[in-house]
Formats: sequence, C-alpha cells, structure tokens
Amino acid sequence: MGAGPSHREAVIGLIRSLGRPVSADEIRDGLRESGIGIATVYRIVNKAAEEGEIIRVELPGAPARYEPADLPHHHHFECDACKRVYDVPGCASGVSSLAPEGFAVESHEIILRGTCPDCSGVVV
Amino acid sequence: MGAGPSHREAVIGLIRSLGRPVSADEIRDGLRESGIGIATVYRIVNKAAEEGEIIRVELPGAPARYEPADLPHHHHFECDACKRVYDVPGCASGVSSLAPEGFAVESHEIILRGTCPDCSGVVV
DNA sequence: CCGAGAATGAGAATCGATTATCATTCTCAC
DNA sequence: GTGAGAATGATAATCGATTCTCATTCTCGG
Repeated sequence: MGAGPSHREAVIGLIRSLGRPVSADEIRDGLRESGIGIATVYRIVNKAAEEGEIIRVELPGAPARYEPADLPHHHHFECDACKRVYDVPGCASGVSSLAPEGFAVESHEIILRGTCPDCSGVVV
Repeated sequence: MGAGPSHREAVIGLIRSLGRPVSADEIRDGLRESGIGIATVYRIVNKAAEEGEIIRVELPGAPARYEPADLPHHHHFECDACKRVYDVPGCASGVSSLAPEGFAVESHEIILRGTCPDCSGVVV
C-alpha cells in the first residue's frame, strides 16, 4: 500500500507546506491517498516533536495541532466557522508586563478568533 | 446532609469570592464540608453559565474554569507549578490588529504562563 | 401529615483524543 | 531468497472531563 518514500517525509512535508498548524486528522486526510493510519500519524508527530523538529500547538477544546519548530515568534487565529488555525505573525508589545507584581512570566500565548478569509462568505 | 441555604448560593458565592477562575473540582473541594457532589457542581455551573451569571473559561489541556460574568475585560495567568489560574487585569493594545488582511477578529485571548507568587519558592 | 415535583449524590456511562496491542507487512543485509 | 527487526494499520483500550441514570431525599402547598 505504500505510495511514497516514507510516511515521515510525507507528514513533515505536509506540516511544512501548509503554513498553518494542522491536526492529526488533517494530516491523515491530507495524505489519505497513501493509506496512512491515524496511529502512524501520531507516532510520527510524537517522535518529531520529541526530536524538536515540530511543535505541538494546543488550543482550548480542540485537538492538538503541529507546526514546524523553526518558525519565528508568532501567535494563532482560530476560525469560528471552519475551526482551522492560522499563524499570525508578530506580537503585541508589553504583553508580559500585564502580570501583576509577584508573577514571573515565562511565556505567553495570544489566540485570536473570528472568521477566516475562506469563510467570510463573500467571494472576493 | 445539607449544611447551608442552597448549593447554588454556595457555588456562586465561592466563584465570586475567590477572585480567580475555579474548576469544578476546586469548587467541590472548597465546599467539601457541605457534601456537595461533582454532578451537582456541574449542574449548577452549567445553568448559571446558560443564564449568563458566570462565564466558562477554557484553557488548553486543563479542565474548564468558571468566573463571574460581570468582570471587566481581562486575561489569565496559569501557574506552571500549581496549575491555578489567575486574572490579569488590562489588555495589550492593538492585539486585534495583528491579524493579516482578510481575517475578521471577533475576540481574543491572552494567556500568560510562569510561576505565581505562592509558588515562587522564596518566602517573602 | 401527605404527596408531587424538584434537587441531590454515587457511580455508571459517554465522549473525543490519544495510546497500546498485535498480527501482518516491509526492508535490507547477507 | 531468507530472516531479524522495524514499521504499519485496524482496532481495542485508556484517559480525564463531563454528563447521564436512578433511587433517595428534600421542599412545601394544602
């Protein structure tokens, strides 16, 4: 049933090419012609995450997404309609300084929500 | 086994008094002297959330928290050590404008992570 | 006091995501 | 071609959070 050189290459390639964090299901669907199983997708992304090649992105109430680990600092946009997650370049200045006295901030996360261009209804 | 006037009062009172979003488990533990069951806690917070009295706060990989619905706009800090969630007053300006062209932002969320005062180790 | 209906607690059931199992298939050095 | 060991896919099992079930208890008007 194999159709390509290696599942790992295909999975990492898909993650790198889409330009947005993708879930295990999206990966399997994107590679369905190869017949890859969901267990193999998880095996690959878990190993690649361990090895530092990709990053697991967790959003509330949604399955984990995966994206390349070498992207510059950025944040995420979740579409209320299609549930896809997109990268948002840049960062709001002074985010960490919001914390009150006594709180040591080590990281932060910004999640925007709304409607993505694909779901805006109007066909531009 | 009832020890107070009403479970609902006790639950909402706890949520209002703690000053930070609390989980169902935290609510049950906080009211354990009343013998309240976890099912009742969920029944109450679900109804109160429906009625608009409280808000469900969802963070990645953590059970939902609940806080009063009438708080001013704010964000959250999650302690890596004790997993408690705290309110962070204020907001970073220009957060919504981070989104690229074509994305309609309807809401946003900022999550800070690090160590809370209680877990800072040093007893000040 | 009495009964109808609402509320409760304990624990079983469910749900979606992820992981474990295991028989089969593939790879590759020999 | 062969065999050892790794990889794979189907599916069962698990996990934590939440919801459902149901027998029991409580509340209160009459």
